[in-house]
Amino acid sequence: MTSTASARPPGRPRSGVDAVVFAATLSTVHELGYARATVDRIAAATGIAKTTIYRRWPSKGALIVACLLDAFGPVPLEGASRAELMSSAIRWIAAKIGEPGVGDAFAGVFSDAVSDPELREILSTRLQDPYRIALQDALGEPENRVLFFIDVVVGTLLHRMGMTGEPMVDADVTALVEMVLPYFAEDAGPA
Amino acid sequence: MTSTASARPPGRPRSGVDAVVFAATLSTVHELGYARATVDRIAAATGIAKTTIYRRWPSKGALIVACLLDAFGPVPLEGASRAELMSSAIRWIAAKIGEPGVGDAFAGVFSDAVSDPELREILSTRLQDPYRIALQDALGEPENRVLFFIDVVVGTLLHRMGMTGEPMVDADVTALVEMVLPYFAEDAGPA
DNA sequence: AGGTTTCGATACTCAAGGTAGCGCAAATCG
DNA sequence: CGATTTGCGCTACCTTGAGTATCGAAACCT
Repeated sequence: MTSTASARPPGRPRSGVDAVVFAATLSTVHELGYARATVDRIAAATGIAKTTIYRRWPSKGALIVACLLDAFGPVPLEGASRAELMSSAIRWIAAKIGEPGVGDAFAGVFSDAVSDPELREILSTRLQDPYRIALQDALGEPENRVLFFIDVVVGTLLHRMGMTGEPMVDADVTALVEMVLPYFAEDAGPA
Repeated sequence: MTSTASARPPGRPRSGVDAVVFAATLSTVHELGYARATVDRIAAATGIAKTTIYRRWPSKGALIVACLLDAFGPVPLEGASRAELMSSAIRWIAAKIGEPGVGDAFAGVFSDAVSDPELREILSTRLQDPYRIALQDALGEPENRVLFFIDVVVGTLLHRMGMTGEPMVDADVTALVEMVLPYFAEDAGPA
């Protein structure tokens, strides 16, 4: 049966190009930094035309967000205890942000979003919300507490990245875990 | 006596213009956001020529940093106890970042710095270092601990600002204080 | 083959950071 | 007063980078 969305629309099919673009985006950002990683350069690095990139993603910010989504994937919310769960989540995002290009791209798109409400919407909805919801479910915490948790963890990691140009070292990630966990422990919440 | 730096060099003296420019910068950033607060617009808002602004500050980023320095002023490191001291510092910076334009400008210049090593140097040296040193002296903590403290506090506040466009509300600032203080308490430091 | 859609390439618009040069204004020195 | 020195406003300009328009060629379906 021809469903409402026919199995294959007529015309030339889109070439599967996402993976190549994402890889080129991250490596270009890693080599040149966020601002110098222009869409022209990314396109040149893939051999794909710039216009094709703009056919898939409406703006550079949206491209970066898609790239980050692809790089992050789902949160691995594992851990027997609540503490292990939070600890592994913090270490996971810290490791991701430490991957080449990821931290730069994240900090860059984040800063662009400050003065771009549309991009902020994309960032909030596409990137933050899935993780926020997953955390709410896993931890049984209300939205505002999880948002605060994300502000602390991601904000800290990005601030270090932005100030030093280098991701946070392991000892400091451990410090972050040791600071955050007691505050979010079941028996030690806010007054 | 003619000291090495003569009391008044020859030629037309510079007109005192900093205060006007700083005020116009903050209000423009507040109204239009960081990216739309172009140097042209700031100049227009003051009635001062853009070239004059570039004679004082070498780049937009440097202008913003100078503006933030002026807006922040010295840290009021008061408080009888160590806890009061840290708490007041956190609430002070949170309030400053909440002032109109300040948070936007801070987050904006911060993000620009990610891909601009020169600006990062200015930001780190001119803005962060004075407060870092003052905190080291007041708290008697080593540099890396104070840097971590700054990452957590400023990073969290800026992340909230960047994600929502609004400064952190008082309840969350309180949460931040309650989370940070125990970790930095004298009798509960890291292993 | 014919229709439909996508790709690549070129060329373009627009905004913004930053610079150069000119004429004038305001101060000091003699 | 006049000469010099320095700063200001102005206009015009350069460069980069995001995003768009157009057009011919390519790939898929019937």
